[in-house]
Amino acid sequence: MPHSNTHHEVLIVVFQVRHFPATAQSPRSGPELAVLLWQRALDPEAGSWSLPGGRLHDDEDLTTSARRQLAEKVDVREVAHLEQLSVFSEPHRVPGARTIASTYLGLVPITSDPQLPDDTSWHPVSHLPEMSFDHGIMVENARARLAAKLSYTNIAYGLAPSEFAMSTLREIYCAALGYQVDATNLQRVLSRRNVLVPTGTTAPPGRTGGRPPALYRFTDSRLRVTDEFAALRPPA
Amino acid sequence: MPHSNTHHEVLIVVFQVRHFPATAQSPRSGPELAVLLWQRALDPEAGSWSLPGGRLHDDEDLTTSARRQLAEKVDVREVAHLEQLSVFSEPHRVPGARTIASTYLGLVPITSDPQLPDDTSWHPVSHLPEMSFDHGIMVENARARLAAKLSYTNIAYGLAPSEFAMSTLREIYCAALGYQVDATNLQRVLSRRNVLVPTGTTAPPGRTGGRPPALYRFTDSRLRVTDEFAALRPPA
DNA sequence: ACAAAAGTGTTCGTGCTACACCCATGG
DNA sequence: CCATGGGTGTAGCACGAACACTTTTGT
Repeated sequence: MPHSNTHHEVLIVVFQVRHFPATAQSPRSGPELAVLLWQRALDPEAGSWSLPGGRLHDDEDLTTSARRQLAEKVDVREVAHLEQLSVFSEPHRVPGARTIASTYLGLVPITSDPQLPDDTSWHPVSHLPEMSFDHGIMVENARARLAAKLSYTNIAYGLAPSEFAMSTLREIYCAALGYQVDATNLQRVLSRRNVLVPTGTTAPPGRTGGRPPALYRFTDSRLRVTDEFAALRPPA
Repeated sequence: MPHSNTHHEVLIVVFQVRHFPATAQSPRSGPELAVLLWQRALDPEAGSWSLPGGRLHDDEDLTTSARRQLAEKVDVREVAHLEQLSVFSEPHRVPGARTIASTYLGLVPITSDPQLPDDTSWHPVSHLPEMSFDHGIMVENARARLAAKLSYTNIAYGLAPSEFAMSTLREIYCAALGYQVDATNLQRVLSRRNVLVPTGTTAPPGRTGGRPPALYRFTDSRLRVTDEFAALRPPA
């Protein structure tokens, strides 16, 4: 009897780079990578924080389901990138009926600030609250995937505004990678790979003066691998 | 009514580098990457070739299920590496009850030659037969993943014998990548990354003479990322 | 001695980092 | 005219590709 009553859910790790008020632990060093979570009102694990998501419907595939579930939390148009991550299938990963979870990575540009339901909020990934079930591992997996892809794809388009100064993009990379990135080299690497193009326009300088920054735009707004071969390239 | 009668299956793309007899299309240029397939005797799509796999049981996770399903086709001990690929969830991807497929990548070392059931055989990925349902896409996805990981991980341990000469490893890389790889540079790249270590022993030379090759071994027999950052490395 | 296979050394190019220096704006 | 932030130029390095040359075996 291979099958009785197994459910399938989609869980989405939605990331955005956001500014958080300075605290004792995070002494004000720019914006941070944040994940969208909602707090469980009911048992099991009432009070703990969960990833957005829910049951897969009969007439939808996983990606469609992920978009539908997100629509209940944030305006779907704000999600600039969505991709499949791994599946969690341990038979007793959650109490009750067996539920297989397919996880997704979702990215929201730094410029949008969607309305959220009362039980939902953004949390810096560096200080996650108590997480439900295996959701903490899922966030960590997603963060690792994002960091890896930042170095060999154009995935940052999902976190960046449509037009931006290099200093803004630098902040996004620093927040997502967790270490300092040099804006000069960032510009050169991404330009060489044709990930970035200058718009030809500039933004007004800040209050305190300074040269007005040139604005850039991502060449594509779909995922593209920009450095396929770390080694063992095919012969020319 | 989100749920009625959805099934979940595991499908495994098992690769091995194998020698095939020379044909008109493949004029004898060394071993090729091959995939394990079985031929459907019954409708739907009788006669077409399918990936090994089947229903997920209630008390097993996906990886356990994949190993169990493979045990019916090949001796499980022969599978040196197994990792999750993506999920195929289109509601009508197969006729009948809805079935979600989780795909896996499996690797078998070049030295093993497992007994196969009558309906099952190895096929060069360069000349796939008519494939069932969406299984052709799954093979192509798996091939792309393997090729990518060969360049930044030690995944080749799954295709190589426990000890081997560099010329053998070169053949494996050539077959899996589909282009010529230089044995000299392969040795240097993998040594620098501490993927390979010399055993200190040599193998006897071939019939026609030649210097006896030094033997090597993979440092780890579990997947390890060996070149994490294509660019944007963290500062020293 | 010669062919065949393996291993070593050297050169070259390229892509990334780091850092110094130059430019444009507000006060 | 100076502080501030942005952009450019350049030197150095690390890695990998290509290829010539040397070593070790069998016939």
